[in-house]
Amino acid sequence: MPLDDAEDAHQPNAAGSSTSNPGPNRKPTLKTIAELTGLAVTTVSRALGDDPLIARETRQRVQAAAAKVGYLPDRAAQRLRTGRTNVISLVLDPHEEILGYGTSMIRGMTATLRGTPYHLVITPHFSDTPQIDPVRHIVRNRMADGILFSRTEPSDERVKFLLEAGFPFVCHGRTELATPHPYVDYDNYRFTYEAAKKLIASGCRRLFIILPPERFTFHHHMRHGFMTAVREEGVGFEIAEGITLDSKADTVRNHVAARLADGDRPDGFICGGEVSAMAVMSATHDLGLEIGRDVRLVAKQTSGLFDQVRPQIETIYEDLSEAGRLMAGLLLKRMAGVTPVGELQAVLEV
Amino acid sequence: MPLDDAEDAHQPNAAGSSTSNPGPNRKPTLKTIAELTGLAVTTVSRALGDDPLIARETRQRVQAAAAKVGYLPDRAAQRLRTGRTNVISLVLDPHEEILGYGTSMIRGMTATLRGTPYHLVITPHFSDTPQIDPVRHIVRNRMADGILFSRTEPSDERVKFLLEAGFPFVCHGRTELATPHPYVDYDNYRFTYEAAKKLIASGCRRLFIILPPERFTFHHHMRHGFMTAVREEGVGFEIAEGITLDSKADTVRNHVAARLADGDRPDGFICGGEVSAMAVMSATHDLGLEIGRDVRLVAKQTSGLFDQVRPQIETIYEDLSEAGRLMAGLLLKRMAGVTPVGELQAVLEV
DNA sequence: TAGGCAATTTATAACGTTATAACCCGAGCA
DNA sequence: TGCTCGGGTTATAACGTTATAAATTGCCTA
Repeated sequence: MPLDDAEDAHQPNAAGSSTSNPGPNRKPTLKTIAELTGLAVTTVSRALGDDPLIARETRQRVQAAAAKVGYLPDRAAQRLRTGRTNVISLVLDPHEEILGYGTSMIRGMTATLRGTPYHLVITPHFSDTPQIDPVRHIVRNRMADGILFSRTEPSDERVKFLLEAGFPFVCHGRTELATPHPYVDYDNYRFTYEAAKKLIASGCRRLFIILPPERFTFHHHMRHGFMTAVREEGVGFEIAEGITLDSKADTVRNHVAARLADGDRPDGFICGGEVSAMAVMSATHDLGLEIGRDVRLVAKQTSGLFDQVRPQIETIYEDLSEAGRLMAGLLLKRMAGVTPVGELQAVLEV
Repeated sequence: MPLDDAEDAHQPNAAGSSTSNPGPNRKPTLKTIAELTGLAVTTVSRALGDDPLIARETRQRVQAAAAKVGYLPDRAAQRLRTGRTNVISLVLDPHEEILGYGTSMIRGMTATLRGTPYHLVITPHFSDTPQIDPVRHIVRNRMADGILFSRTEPSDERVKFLLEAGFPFVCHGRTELATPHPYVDYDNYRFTYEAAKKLIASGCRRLFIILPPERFTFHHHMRHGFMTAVREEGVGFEIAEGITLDSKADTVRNHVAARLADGDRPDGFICGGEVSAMAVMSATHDLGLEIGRDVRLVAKQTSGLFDQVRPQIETIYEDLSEAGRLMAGLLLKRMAGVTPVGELQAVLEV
């Protein structure tokens, strides 16, 4: 596709011939180029598509003319005619917007989509409606050619629906469905496993982990990695109940503070999110305890935040921007017709 | 506009009459409803638009039929015919994506746009191309009906261009242009003024401020508020040179550390961003100094971050989500035809 | 020289919508 | 009776693109 980003072409002030066009210069269409080159609209269309049926010389002539008048195809017309929308919908959950989670991903996605004809459209999912509603809406009304979303669940309704509809999508996180599907995930099992090992290696004997809400698949991955490590090492452990990575920071702080004030308090914390990690730190601080001496903490890092937080804690990095790039990349592949699911899955290593 | 969000209408399995339609049920169009009601396509179109020229009884009948088959207008066709895109473009600078700046705004915008026919499309602006390119592209090719952007400059090219083109937009931040234009801004003058006063009131005698890059209007607002306060109080001050709110956190930390190690070190810091505030805190900590005793810090808060950061610092809140809501709201007004610029401007109080 | 074939180009129709102008029909009036 | 009037409805065309089928041309073969 030779023409998708317009160079800053000058609009020639009197491009058309002596036709009495009212406006000084209208938006150039195929017709404009057809008149300019003396060809038929159809020919111009094909020439711009580099159709080998059109003589090479003609193609070049047409493409030159198009560039000269700064022609860009009308997306609405293309969409109406072909049924393709050139839109990719990112269905965003409000929770994902905290502290740049969604943002890093968006940056990655837009980077990949650059230079393609695709636009990224944010489709918010409001918490007072079922999770699947926006997805249904997009598919039913052909609002997009592909869908991206995250916070995947083991038996995700969206995945089931999209698979059945044969609609291209890539989600962040896996399911436990029998049918394989495209996804990008992070090795959250490994994350908690390594985090626990680190804490134990530095002397912790009672680990405390804050997990994502149970309905998400990565809750189970994280739990599993954690449990494997603590069982291997035979140390005490505790899984936070009543709070999750989605809980409000104040709630987490209060909960953690209560545990820290207790007799058999944990001495090692694992947080899969920056917000809750900050809450653990503030709770610790407020009780006069010290991170690194009284308790240790390993957090998942998804931004540069913890480089500046003091005292410094141990972190394990998840590159969400890379995840976004990958998700968009796989979706492009899928939309281009690649169907072997094996080529459409990726797990980012810890 | 009665129909924009489809309720989850069942697709009646054999809605059409005995016409031999190949697929079991196709996407319903005006034609579908026309056949169903025995009216002409034109009539259906008008009836759905609640055109008073159509008999009230007919309108109701048509709307009922539309709801029954789950009709939603084809956006591409509407767009092609009317020239309206039903799209609002948010032109995002990569810098704005740090720590949720853009994200909070997006949340506000999508909240306002909910229930309207408008979609929010993220148009990234890549730093290797002129700032105005995506804006030109959107206007020239009618990619959207309105534009939102931020990081406004005193003599902003985008504003000038959009004003001249008569294209609806709302920006975050003001210009110093003679022609008034729609904007939403935060009272950054007041922010730095109050921040400085607070620091001085708590005993600071040498203030240090980190400003946004000089090319942005709010650099000047912040500088002015700061200068006014320090002059009124006659205290020492220092304006960071070589670093800005956009500098990388490590750079800021090193710079601040160097100043703190100096003999006449500042004892009060003002940061208009969360990243730089964190950097000031880490620099302070690393030198064995203590926030609240040796130095004080007032930061702008745009998320819940500082509620968890210890030691606690003073912050002044800017509600970016509210800014996003307002920007979208004003843009809707503007696109609906409101032109008195006075009604399209807002400054959020500190 | 007619027929056929390949290489190009073109005409036509269609996607789903809406603006414009035309149509129909009964009521009211001269 | 013929006329206008106006409420209600409809036919037609157009937005810009592309898929399909058709047409044109030159050239080669029978």
